[in-house]
Amino acid sequence: MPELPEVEVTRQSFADRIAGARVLALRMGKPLRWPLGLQPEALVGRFVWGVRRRGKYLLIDLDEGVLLVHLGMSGSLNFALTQGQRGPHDHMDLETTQGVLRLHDPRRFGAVVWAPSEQSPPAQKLLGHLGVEPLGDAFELSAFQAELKRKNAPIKQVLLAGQVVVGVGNIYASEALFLSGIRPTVKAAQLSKPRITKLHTAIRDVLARAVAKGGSSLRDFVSAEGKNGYFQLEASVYGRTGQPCRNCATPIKQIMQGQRSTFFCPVCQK
DNA sequence: CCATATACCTGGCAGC
DNA sequence: TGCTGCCAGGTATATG
Repeated sequence: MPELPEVEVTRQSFADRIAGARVLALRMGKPLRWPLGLQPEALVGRFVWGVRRRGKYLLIDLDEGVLLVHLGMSGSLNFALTQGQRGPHDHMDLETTQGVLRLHDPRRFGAVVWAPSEQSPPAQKLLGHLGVEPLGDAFELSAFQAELKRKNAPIKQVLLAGQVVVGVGNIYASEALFLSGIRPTVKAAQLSKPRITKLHTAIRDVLARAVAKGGSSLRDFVSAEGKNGYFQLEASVYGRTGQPCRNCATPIKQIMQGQRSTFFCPVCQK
């Protein structure tokens, strides 16, 4: 489900409401991708300072350590004053003085990991290799160009890997490449400076627009306050196999790259 | 170091 | 209706 826009929309939907709360209990369900890293009871009494985002990870800052939350493919968070009955796919309840943060994740590719700090080894193992934030000032054109020059893989796969720039997942990689007129199969190192300039702009634009639309609700994504996203309605290529390109009416093509589907317009993208 | 394949897990859907 | 196979928003890890 979640790429940068969905994770950011989720963050915005509960960060202010949980900030300043004290942890009353932490209950974990079935095993997630990685173990929590300490006994859940050890977090009782901790204060929640706030919630940040790094790539597709949420960082819940405590007065002692940080909780890294990843939504995997099918995860979503809900934050409410009271929680009803726990369902079979609810695998974390963080009960606080200001509400209950619940992780719903049918496939359990998500994770909740406690680390002593963002710089500690358990956190760095997950965050240390991540590329630059696309919506921040650090996403510089010249550095982006230099990084791409070193990659021989297809540009779509370079974007997905998250080592150059973070947050661009399978939906927004296809969308950004359509917006910049680049064929997803082109090797990153072969892209000219003008094309990289277009791509750089497209990545920022598509992610920012998606955040503004509340993300993409393809199957079941909702923010932590239960709101749907609407960006999928204006997708140019993702999930539109065989449908007419919104620009030239040519049927959209779907191919596989690295075991993931890629969508593109064979006329608009060269 | 780089590029690619694999594994993790469940649900929904197309096709028979 | 029920079965089977395939597909799905991610990413650490293994392999070449």
